Amino acid sequence: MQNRVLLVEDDDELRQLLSRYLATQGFSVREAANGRDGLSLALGQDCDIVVLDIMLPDINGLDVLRELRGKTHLPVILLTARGDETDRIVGFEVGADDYIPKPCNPRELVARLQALLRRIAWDQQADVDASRVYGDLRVEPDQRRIYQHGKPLELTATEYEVLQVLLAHAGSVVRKTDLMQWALGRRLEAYDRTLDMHISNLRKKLGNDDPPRIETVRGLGYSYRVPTQ
Amino acid sequence: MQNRVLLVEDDDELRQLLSRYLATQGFSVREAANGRDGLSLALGQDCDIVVLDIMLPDINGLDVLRELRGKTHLPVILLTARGDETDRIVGFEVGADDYIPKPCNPRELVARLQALLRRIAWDQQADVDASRVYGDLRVEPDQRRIYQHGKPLELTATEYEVLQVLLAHAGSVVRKTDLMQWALGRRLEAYDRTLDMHISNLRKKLGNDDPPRIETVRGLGYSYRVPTQ
DNA sequence: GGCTTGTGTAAAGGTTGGGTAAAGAGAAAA
DNA sequence: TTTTCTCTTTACCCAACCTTTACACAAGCC
Repeated sequence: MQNRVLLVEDDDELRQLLSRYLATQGFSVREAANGRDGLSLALGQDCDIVVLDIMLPDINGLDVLRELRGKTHLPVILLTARGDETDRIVGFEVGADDYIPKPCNPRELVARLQALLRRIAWDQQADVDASRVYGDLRVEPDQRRIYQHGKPLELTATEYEVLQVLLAHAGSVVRKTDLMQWALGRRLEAYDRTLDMHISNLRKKLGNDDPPRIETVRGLGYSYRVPTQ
Repeated sequence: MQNRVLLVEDDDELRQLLSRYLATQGFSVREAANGRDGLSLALGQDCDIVVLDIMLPDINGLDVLRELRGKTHLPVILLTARGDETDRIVGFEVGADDYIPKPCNPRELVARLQALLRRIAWDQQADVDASRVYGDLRVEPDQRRIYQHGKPLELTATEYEVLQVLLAHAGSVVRKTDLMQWALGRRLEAYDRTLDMHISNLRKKLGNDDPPRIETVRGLGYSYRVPTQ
């Protein structure tokens, strides 16, 4: 399936150059030489992505984009003469997805077009099952839950974070300083027993097996024992 | 409550600089100073987006990305010292969403982060058009009504939006920031209790079941309970 | 054995996040 | 204009839960 690009650019030479190159890269290209045409083509619903020059003879590219964003979330890549920074920031604020300074390398344009189209395809793909399984535990990040034998564990936010970090490193030791940083988001200070408490509570909720699932490595940290398989 | 950025960068000074700036811009930041930590944090920790330096002491950033792409479509922005063109193209081919050459302007980084997150939000909202059924609830987007047992609920415009977003993500946790953005169309500011009020009113109108249909996930957001299966 | 250091955990303390009533503010309708 | 409807803000309260404290034990070292 060919992706349809709308190219809005007033410089005939550049437009044709890009158009031809895009065609060789498997895109089907529509062209507009000014803002008005560009806008109506973009709203005409038969393109997948827009490459939009900012400097246009009639309507400013940013205004075209503003108009467009009132009606659609069509992906838009802005093109502009080597830009001053604030220009860029404004472009993004108005709703651009990407921004390439001219003179642009056609290969880079294509790479960015494809990256953006790929992102959209990924996003619209039905929820890729992101769940991860460790023995009898299953982590469901979307639900922010961890299931044991199919039943949800009643974990607090912090407990979830801690267990989830341990599981992500299942089988290897996670140092206390790292666990603190990654799960609690702060540094481990002397005499801080917070982490120990969370571990203790987690062990309780996981059922106090012997040997314990969460193994203590004295002087270092903790390690989730991978269930024998 | 904010968007969570994972910053993988070995240069301590730069990392801290960016980290601090991102924090001021309303992101919650996780850091990693090498590829291995970055990878396990990206896979384990749930973060929303990754900023990944290519030059890292242990694993090359591109290899980190490759590894990541084998498992997830987590959005990734590459950072790199050289603006070498082929480098860029390779970065995109491996699956990067964006690419910023160092030294990068923090404001541009933020603009690109936000553009990418916004794109994802748009895409995921995209399939919210057809009429849908969730247990005894039926959403009719064209009428902007939601029916319970065939009878229309008397919802205000905002309540409709909120419930509709929750239903579109039924079963998963919708963070308050996202719910605010998607349903109310603005950012969640500190001490803003508007959303809580709408939730409270919705619960009343849906009938205060036990367990509640709209579940609170403390510190995060809300989740519409999927009809038991 | 003593001594030191690290860990387990119960219980108390304190902070924060969320529920919701009620008042306020805006906008639309009458 | 007044009325009405809806959204937002304020205020108070409670429950969740993170952190601290305190004490006990276990491991390693001499």
